[in-house]
Amino acid sequence: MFSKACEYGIKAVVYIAKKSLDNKRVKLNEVAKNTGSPVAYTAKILGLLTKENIIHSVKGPYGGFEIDTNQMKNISISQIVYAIDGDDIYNGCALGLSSCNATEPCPMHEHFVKIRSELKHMLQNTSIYELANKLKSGKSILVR
Amino acid sequence: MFSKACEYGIKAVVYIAKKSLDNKRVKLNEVAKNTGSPVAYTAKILGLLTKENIIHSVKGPYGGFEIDTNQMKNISISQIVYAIDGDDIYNGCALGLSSCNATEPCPMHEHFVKIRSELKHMLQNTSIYELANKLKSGKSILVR
DNA sequence: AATATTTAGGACAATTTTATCCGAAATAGA
DNA sequence: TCTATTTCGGATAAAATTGTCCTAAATATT
Repeated sequence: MFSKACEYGIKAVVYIAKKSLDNKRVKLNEVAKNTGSPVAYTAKILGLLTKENIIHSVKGPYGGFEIDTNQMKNISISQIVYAIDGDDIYNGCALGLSSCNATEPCPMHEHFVKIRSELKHMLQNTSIYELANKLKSGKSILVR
Repeated sequence: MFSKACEYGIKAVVYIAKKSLDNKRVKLNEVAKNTGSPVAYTAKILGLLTKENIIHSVKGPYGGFEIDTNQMKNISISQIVYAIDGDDIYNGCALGLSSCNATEPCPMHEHFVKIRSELKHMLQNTSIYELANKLKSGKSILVR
């Protein structure tokens, strides 16, 4: 469904968000360890997410990554997916047709748009804040 | 969502099904051309689908691929996806956790199972027969 | 200013997926 | 039986994704 990069990205953001709720800035190594992701690859992804202003980074000693707690409720999973995987999941044809729409649909179009709009809706309405709190309260895990 | 191989596979099966409804057996080259897929790669996929008994093949002159018209209503898209992409789309965790379930869920689990069960349901309840007819009647296309 | 820490970013490597090529096996027709 | 046709299957190649490594840049502390 999502690329590995995107899975790592979502987990990293949720972990950083959880720590930010406790006013803790986290370092790359800690993120990688607590999300079960390869360190250097995670660095790449965090770099991208920083550039996209989804997370904030601070260099040097006592530096690391953090997310503004006020902004957190307004950041959706959809934004992370879009930043990393692009909009294929929202607009791409199930069968890979370069253009597929209601007037010239692939055979699955009708069935597919329904599922996809629900997926889109879900991703847009799920905030980082919600997921971070699930993690904080022990209701969910990031690594296994 | 699906791999390229899977997209090619679904399109190929739908095309073969449509021709089978007209009692026409189709050759590899015709399948590839009419689905906009690379010939040799399509051959690989058709080989797999033949082994899985989703389609039937005949070697030699006047040979090609076909699908039993009686069986066609009982073949779902889900079977093709499973044969080519495996069951990741049905059972894999959205964030890639090796085991993720209601008792030890990833933060997205709850939201994700809902979407996924609808996807699963859709794939299981969409038959090759239905899609082949959409194509035959000109209501849909396979290449663009 | 010097040092230690930490992110940033580019080059490179490994793996997986996608795609091609070619000869073998099967089979219909002459 | 010979030939042409067509799928089958293994080897190989190309491209994309995933992953590593190393140096530069920034910055807090001393």
